Amino acid sequence: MAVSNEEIAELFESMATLLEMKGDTVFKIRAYQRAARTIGHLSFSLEQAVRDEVDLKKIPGIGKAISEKTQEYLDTGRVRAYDELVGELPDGVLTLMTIPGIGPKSAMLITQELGISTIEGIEKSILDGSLASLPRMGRRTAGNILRHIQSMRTKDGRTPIGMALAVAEETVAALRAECPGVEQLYPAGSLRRWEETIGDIDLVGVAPEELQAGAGDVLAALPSVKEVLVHGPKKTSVILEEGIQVDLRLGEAGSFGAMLQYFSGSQQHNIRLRDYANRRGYSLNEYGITNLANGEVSSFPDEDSFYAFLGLPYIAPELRIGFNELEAAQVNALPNLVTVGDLKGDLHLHSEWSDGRDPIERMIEAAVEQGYQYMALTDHSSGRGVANGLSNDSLVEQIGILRDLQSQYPITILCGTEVDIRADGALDYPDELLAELDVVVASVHSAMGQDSDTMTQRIIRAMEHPSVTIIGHPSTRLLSRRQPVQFDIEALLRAARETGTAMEVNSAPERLDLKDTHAHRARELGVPLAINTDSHHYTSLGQSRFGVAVARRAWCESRHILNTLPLDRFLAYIRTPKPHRLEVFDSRTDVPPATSTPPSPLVTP
DNA sequence: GCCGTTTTCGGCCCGACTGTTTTCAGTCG
Repeated sequence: MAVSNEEIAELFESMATLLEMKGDTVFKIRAYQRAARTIGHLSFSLEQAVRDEVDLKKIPGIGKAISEKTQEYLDTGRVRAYDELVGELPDGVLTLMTIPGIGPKSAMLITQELGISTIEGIEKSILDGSLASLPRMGRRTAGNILRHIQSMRTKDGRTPIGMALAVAEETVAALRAECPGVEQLYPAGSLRRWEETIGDIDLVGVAPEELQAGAGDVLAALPSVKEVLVHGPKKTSVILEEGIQVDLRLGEAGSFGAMLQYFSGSQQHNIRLRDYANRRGYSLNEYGITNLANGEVSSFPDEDSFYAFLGLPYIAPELRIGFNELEAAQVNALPNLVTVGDLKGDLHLHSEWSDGRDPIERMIEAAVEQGYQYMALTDHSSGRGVANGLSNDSLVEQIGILRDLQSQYPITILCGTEVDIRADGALDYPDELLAELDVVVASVHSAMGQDSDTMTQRIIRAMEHPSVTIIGHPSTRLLSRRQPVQFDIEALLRAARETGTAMEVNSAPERLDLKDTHAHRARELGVPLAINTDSHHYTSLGQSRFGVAVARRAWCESRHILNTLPLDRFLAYIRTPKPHRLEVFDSRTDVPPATSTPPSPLVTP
């Protein structure tokens, strides 16, 4: 059974928590946390890397001890040091720490003094008053813990970015309307970094000092607020009716750069940036940069000047994961990231002919409104598992209609399909019909429970088909609703490169599929990526921003994205047989290459 | 536990807020 990077990351994250409980040094704890988060962001399989005898100590933040523990876990499925830590600590401490407001100290205190190891046990101890009798605990603390337990039950885990962004935009609009003195109000945190799921919504804004507390009052009093968690002069935290936490932080205009930078994180990025600054004689906080030699504080109106003061180019929020972006920035090797404006077309659109909601004409108009040069209509095939797919005859009819419509629109209309990849890897339309089409998106919609080998071979067979342009939403996951299918991503991406098949970055915010780390690996292997919206409604074409964000998190430049090709080059690409069309993709001259290649700190397998 | 254009040993990010506190520990991000 394959061991995922996520599993190893969780192991080290738990290690860090256990060490925290034990009261070990904060630096050791931080080392495990950094290693865990780095492993979670790797674009390749750690297990595969070990099999290929890659030296894990080349990965930043992983040294001798963690490298050996990784090896031990892969060999034996256990880590002795971890088991020993678990043995030393009372049962249930890890469980108790999942409750917000309960950290390592409280968890240890509660398990040792009251013998409690479950969330139900804590609730009981709050109700009978025993929790409040502990040292440094009191009625208020107990009450807060009880509320946290209750809100944990109503809402579990993180919020998908699509929903979080909508809520953030509503909240920002409400605050702007009621606080005219507050300016530059923006989402920061994981939302600004475009992570696929959001823990809580961080908002930062600028206001004169005398208005800052008032803005917090307004947030606390919004009708959408269910509960106020924290309410101080500079910082207010609330829980909305949806169960999402919103943190508002206000500062003065002159220090906006430092504040935005600080609250955009990630925590690992900031730790590393502060370390970098310290080595050069500076200390960073949310108000500015302090010269440690003379105590002089510099403040910055924007992030550009903040990073520039440290001798660094601007680092896009999507890159701030605390991995190797700082090293790349120091040698001026950050990528020139793709933007929404670079997209020249959308290659995955549905109409009412299958399961879309709008007529073909409305979808074409929407693509024109996006400023695109081309678009592909890709309704579903007739196969089982997908509602209302087009029969062979209907598809032929649709092709005729699209060709007739062409003269009426200032955009090149490409005929396409989203054809089902059947359980055995065969496609849902006959070869002759597929050969008629300009763009074929091939997707899995059924038999999603296949084992990894079967699914991998199934998709590779589809890639080997000469008419397949793109593999659509490769993992089929739906964030917080459906797990991805099992497959060997490395094998798939290598086959994509060999066959000249593009992989989709599906922009639908509930999909984001490929995900960032897989897109990262695809880019490294030279696989063309197509950022599509998979729109089923004309209003959804603007969702390309979510897909572009995934590509940016994967360090993609415009040249790594298939549908940033201008029309003539894109047509040349699809009209060149596979896999030779890759020569068109590889030899792009429409966009300048990166100023230099981002250094890979890793020997990737 | 990790790391090095000050260092292979001695460092390691920084502040807001809360609650139980007469000066601060714990938690969070």
